[in-house]
Amino acid sequence: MTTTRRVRARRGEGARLREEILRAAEALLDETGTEESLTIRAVAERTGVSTPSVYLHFADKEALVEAVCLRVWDGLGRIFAENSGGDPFLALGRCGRAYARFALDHPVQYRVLMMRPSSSEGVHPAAATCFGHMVGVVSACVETGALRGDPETLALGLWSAVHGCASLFLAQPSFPWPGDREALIDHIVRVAGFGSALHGRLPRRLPPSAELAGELDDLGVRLAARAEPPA
Amino acid sequence: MTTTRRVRARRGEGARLREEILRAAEALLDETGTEESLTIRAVAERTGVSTPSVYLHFADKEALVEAVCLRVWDGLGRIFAENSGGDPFLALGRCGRAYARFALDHPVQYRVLMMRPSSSEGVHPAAATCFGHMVGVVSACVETGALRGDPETLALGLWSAVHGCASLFLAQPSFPWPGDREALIDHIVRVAGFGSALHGRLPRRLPPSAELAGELDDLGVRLAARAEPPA
DNA sequence: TGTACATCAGTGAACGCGCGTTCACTGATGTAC
DNA sequence: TGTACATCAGTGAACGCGCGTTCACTGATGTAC
Repeated sequence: MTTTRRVRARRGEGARLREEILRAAEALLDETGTEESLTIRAVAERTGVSTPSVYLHFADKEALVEAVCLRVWDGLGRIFAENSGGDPFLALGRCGRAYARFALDHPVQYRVLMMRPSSSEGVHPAAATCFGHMVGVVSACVETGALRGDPETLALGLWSAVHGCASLFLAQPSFPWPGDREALIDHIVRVAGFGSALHGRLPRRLPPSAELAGELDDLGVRLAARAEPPA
Repeated sequence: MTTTRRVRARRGEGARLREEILRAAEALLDETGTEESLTIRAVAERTGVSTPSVYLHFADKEALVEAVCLRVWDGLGRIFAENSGGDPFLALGRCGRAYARFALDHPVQYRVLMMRPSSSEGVHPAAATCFGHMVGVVSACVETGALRGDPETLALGLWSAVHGCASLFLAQPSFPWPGDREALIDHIVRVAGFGSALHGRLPRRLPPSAELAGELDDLGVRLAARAEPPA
């Protein structure tokens, strides 16, 4: 614990403490691995400041938690910004993998963000922005013809898959997961991507599953023959 | 609040109280809609019994919560048992939809089960049984050729999709969800199912997305021509 | 058939804890004159 | 250049709360003799 004694901020620089408090909150979550450790008292101590000082910058505990969440939404938004570009369908896959990795790299933050009981007062603008990014990436796929259908619905499906994967990992750490996490993430992203691509093209009524299976087999063979050579 | 005064159990029937406590716990969750209301005190009051009486049947709070979870796992297991049978690929879809519906019908229980910080001590046997059911349904699909690949991996992918969908609904109730929940669930189940079917047949390296899109279009047309007439 | 007693189901009151939050305060820093 | 003063950043101590848990107890019920 390297709680170097804080020097009091100079006049007009009081807002600096706000930043320090937020960083302390994130550090606490990372180190303890549980959101229960996110208490006003612990955050204050970790910042090297008295408990009431937290109230100089956050109206109450909820406001502090919200501020922490905001950072995580921003982080997720960055994921999409960084992985867009190039072939949209490939970009979609990159975004999905990066999203899952982000969640697993920041398990407690992601948990606070996505698995907390509803704050009940509308969607956070940062969350809306983040979902907007998802819809954007999906829309690009629809435009090139890789996907078919309503971008919002498609985006929700993809989000479900990738969020489901991440949150299962986080919620059931003692489950006997296959050794290669990345491979499982990759599997799920591919399934969701291919499923979305296929779904928009299928009629509602399907042929018997045996015939469906046969057609899919043929498709696989044709695609393998045409596959791009390794880069 | 119809707290009819309890009659004391007769000698040897003390275990009856255990059942009553568990039912009270579930009722509490259902009514308040938040897991924070699951306190020893509240459960005791709801049962019409003094607080220490709870300790006659549960070693501590964790044991009570575990017992509640056990019930939910059992409920999920029943979902799979009830929806198996018939064409495996169709059964898979039914199971997926029923799973999501179960989660949305028992939001707090599902949250306690799946979104609580790790209890850290291995997988609950009931959870393992439940996952075994999933793998069973998937295996049947692999045997008929509807799906290809490792049943456990495929099951994890499907579980991710359907759990992701349910937990997004629960975690983000204020998100502007599309009006028709059932339709979204259906979309996600179909995407996950078709994606799984397709994924096992595709080569790792793919043709450019434009060619892929073209092939998928052709497939859709062929399948539409062969589609089963409405039942 | 009566009675002493062990057992069992359940209670009332209290313990200590950590939490969010508030209050009256301190002391350094900049500013007006 | 000196000084009184307003402002700002931050503090120490305490409040009340609900929680999980424990303790010594009560009183009905069945059983041994």
